[in-house]
Amino acid sequence: MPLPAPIYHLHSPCSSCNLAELCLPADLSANEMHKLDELSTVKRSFARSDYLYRSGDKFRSLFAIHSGSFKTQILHEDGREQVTGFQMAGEIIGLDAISTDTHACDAVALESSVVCELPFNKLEALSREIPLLQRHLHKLMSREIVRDQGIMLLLGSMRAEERLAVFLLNLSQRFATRGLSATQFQLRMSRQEIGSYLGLKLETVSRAFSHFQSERLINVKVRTVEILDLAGLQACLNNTR
Amino acid sequence: MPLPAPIYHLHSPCSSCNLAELCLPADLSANEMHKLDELSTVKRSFARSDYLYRSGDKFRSLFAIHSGSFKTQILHEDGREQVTGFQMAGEIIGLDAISTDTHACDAVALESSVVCELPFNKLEALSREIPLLQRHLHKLMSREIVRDQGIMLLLGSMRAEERLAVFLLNLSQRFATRGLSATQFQLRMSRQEIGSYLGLKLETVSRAFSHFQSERLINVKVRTVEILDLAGLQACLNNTR
DNA sequence: CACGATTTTTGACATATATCAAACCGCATT
DNA sequence: AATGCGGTTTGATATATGTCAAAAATCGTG
Repeated sequence: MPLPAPIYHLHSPCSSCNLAELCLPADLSANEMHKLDELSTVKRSFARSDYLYRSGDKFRSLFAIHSGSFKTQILHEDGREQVTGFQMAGEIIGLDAISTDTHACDAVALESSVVCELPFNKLEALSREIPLLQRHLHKLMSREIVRDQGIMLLLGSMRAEERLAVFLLNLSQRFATRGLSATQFQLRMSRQEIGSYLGLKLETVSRAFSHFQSERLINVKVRTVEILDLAGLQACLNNTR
Repeated sequence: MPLPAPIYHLHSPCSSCNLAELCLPADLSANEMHKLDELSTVKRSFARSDYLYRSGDKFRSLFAIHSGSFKTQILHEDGREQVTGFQMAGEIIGLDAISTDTHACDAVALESSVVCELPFNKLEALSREIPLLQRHLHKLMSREIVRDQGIMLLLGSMRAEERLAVFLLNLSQRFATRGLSATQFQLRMSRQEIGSYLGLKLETVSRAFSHFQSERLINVKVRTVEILDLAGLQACLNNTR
């Protein structure tokens, strides 16, 4: 099994990062921002299908995704696998590992990606000094809890097409937040990975895509998606079972 | 709709609480413990089906369950509902509200219950002073993330009986942690609530209970459960679909 | 203790999604 | 340009769980 082949880059401070508004609290003073620069140490590059960390790895750092994207997945001993999330630039990954000082899932690059390593003990020390940072960290973790509970709702009570609609709308919204098109994008994950995330088999995902296309809600050609009718997709969700 | 009818009790310090080992970090110094007593203010009592908080309520405090139990649930606008968890004594509830300063779900008492209110701004201030408390709070939130991701695995890839087995084993383990029987207990929630939590209809839950009983894995009479074969229940999980 | 209301169990049947299989397509490599 | 391979689409069929309904058990209340 090939090891991830990280490429180490020079130190690059948060204060000059164009993603700071996604990663960091607003309203930091210049002084606080300066302190924060102690934190960001190195960037690491990953190729598609490299592991950022594996379940069982010792926890030392959170990671901020600087570019590219990842999936996180749990592997159950009996071979079952569940993709628990897809993460993109500006998102923080690794929060699940704090609870036991051990990573609880795998994080795998979906494409060439760069991450910033955030040593967690430094982050805790800084957040004792900078209340805004403390609050930000708490919000980050809480947001992850809310997100996961939203997926529980999806998995527990939505039908296949509703799940896919939620998935596409969520992607759309996140691309828009990053200044990208909300209606045209490339999927970085396979049908199988989408299916695992949504609790469906890949064939069901594929059929749902085809059906949305036949309804003129989207154009989809393998991994290229164009949303033709955002409101129409949203309307899928209101048709209770 | 009847409002919750809280009964206010006298201040009672964490330092003298018999649940402290569940709620609080180990290894606090006497001095730190003393500081912590600033935190716990009042206890409130709730009757069955009272709301501890509702989705949309302003967030001010986390709550430590002192006795009794609660369910948390999300209500989707279209009427769909998802139970996101069942909480019992010693567990902390309300972490999802930090992200937006607004409660993201309802918390409803499943029986007569008492909770300790933990004002969050005080908790943050204290955790800046007491690193062990800071770390504890982080672990608490991270544990919630891991728990939720476990439920995603359950909802995304397990069959009905596997889900119920996981549910029963989890309850069993939590009762045992509290010094109660791991094999005999009362369910505090209805079949409908279990079903919502597990992504199943109540009839399916009922059938799974009946099947486990016919297999001599459990005895179940409505809400009274006796686990006859813990290992057998665990074995349910290894039968991959 | 009896009553009605609610919850649970059980059965018969319906259906959404899984499973199995084959064809198709796009991409990378030669 | 041809080849091979993994990913995707589509079809036919199977099955787990949902739906609807009725009976049974339980609970709360007068």
